[in-house]
Amino acid sequence: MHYWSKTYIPTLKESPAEAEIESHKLLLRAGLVRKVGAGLYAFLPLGKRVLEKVSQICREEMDAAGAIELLMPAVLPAEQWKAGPRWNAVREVMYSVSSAGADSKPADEPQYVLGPTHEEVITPLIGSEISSYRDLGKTFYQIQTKFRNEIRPRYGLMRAREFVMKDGYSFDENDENAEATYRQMAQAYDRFFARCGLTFISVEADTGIMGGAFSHEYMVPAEVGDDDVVYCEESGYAANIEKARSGLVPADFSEAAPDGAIEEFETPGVTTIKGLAAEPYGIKAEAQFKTLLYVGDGKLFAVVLRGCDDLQEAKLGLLGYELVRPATPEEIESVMGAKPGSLGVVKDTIKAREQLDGIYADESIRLVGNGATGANKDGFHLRNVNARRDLDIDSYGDFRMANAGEPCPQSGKPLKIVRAIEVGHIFKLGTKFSESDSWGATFTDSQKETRPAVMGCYGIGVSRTVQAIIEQSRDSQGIKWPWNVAPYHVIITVLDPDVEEAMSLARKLGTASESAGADVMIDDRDERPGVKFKDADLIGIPLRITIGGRGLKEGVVEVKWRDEESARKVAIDESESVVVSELRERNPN
RNA sequence: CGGGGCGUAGCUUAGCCUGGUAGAGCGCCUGGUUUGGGACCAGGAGGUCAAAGGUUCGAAUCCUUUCGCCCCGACCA
Repeated sequence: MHYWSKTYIPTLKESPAEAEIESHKLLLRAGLVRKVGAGLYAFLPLGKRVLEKVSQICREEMDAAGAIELLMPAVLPAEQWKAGPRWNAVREVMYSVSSAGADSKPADEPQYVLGPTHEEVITPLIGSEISSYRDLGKTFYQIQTKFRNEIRPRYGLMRAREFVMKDGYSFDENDENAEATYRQMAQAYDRFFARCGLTFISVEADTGIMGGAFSHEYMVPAEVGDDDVVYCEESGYAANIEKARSGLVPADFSEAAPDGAIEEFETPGVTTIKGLAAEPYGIKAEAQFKTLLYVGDGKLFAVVLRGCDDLQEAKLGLLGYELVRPATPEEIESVMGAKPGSLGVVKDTIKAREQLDGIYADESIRLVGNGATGANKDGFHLRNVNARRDLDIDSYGDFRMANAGEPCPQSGKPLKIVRAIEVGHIFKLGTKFSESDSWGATFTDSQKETRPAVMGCYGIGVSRTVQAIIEQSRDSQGIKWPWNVAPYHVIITVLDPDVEEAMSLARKLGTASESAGADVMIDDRDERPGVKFKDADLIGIPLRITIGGRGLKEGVVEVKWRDEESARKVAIDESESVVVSELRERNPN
């Protein structure tokens, strides 16, 4: 049982100007956190309690799924990361420590880095411990502060530079076991987010710099999210827009036959899809081939799409390049022979075809049939270009951005798109990390052969989850904490804390509530009733019990759940049993 | 890193355009009256106007630079 006067909950009437979105405002107003710097937050007592509740649920679900908790350092030798498979990609987001102590000299290269995630640490750590297939089938996890130099911290805890993460890593003997572990973790994630009181969906996701075979993200639908999720209610298909497919090209689609010979025509000053769609040309975007040039690991390559489609850059990850960026106009001109705006991949029109590492096309260009594209000559385009006959395509794939309304790849029904916050991500990694010669995780199997462990990794943004809960569970008065993550379950608002009769009743009801598994706060501050009511609503405690002089005279206390409109009067002699039974009813545990 | 915006008391901000020595509300302190949805009255403390440089008789205000923060884009749990 805690007393408001003895803890520290600095609530604010007005929102600090720095907060833009509701959950961020409420974090500050309810006295949960305070900003120390951009993307750096202090958890005040109330916020710390919520963070601990969420962490504890996470811990329970991980343990229940058979994962084993450990704790690794956050300060890590840079050498270990340099030896890993993604140093170049990952160092961008890592804080580094180049020296320590007054006498040390700054080094050119960092000596230490602050851990943004721990594949590079746990793989050699566990790798040196395990040697037999009998040791395998192990999943480890930790709940720890992570550091990422986010280019743009945002929205409080939503994207912070220092944040609390649960990161888990599994090591299995083979693919089959690894996938079983993956499914088990997915179930644990489902239970975790459900226990946090969140409405969420798990979606197919891009693996990003993590690499690996496949992955799923856990998404909380919210306007303020950073991701778009494509989904179909009919089939249950759901994917991050970075990964989402659409059933635009039917399986039995047959391409149009050539419609005549290619014709070159003059298009002075026309360098956009829109320009070619306008008069006097009038070629619809759907009937144009769009050619985009990128550089992957120093090598130029082309991607061809329909004029009406947008490239989904994340999908270029499938091509296997480590670092991808758009090509510069100079690079483009030197290889294609024309500036952007007049590009195409019609055979024999590319100035230096041999310098293109590849020409990739989205499947959907088959829908175009005969279309128009750039002639690789500034100011000229080509028409009657037949995709199959004329384009110099190395391979087809899925590169376009899916749009709402397009057919679901599974059910054919229109796809929907919703904004969401990513709160968790699980990866089937495969052997990307474990197979490393220098520090991998290998074992001897029952056939006496040495093989790399098949890994998976599993992240939950614990502090981000706290804010996602607020974003999803609030009203105009403040936060409405779901039971399991509420910093306190019951707040006993004593209007006259000087009256001993009131305080002793509060203590009695508090003790009774605790017996029903509730965490109890007694608001014993010397404040006016309005202040206490507003604060109770703001900090979002599920149940408020009001003890006031008026009620004491009548022989009643008031019981009000945060999600109910009004309070109910309960006779004092019945109050204990009523409160206990209502708490037992609400308490899901 | 590119684009936009903002830094005035613990918080929200007025003043800046058109230079003349900083004002309010909330919060805080004292006293009084109050006491069931962010009370009222009286008094009080609190600001090197982000920092540095410049223009000027005079700069919160104009100019330059730096720093910090917020928002939009690329990245992530």
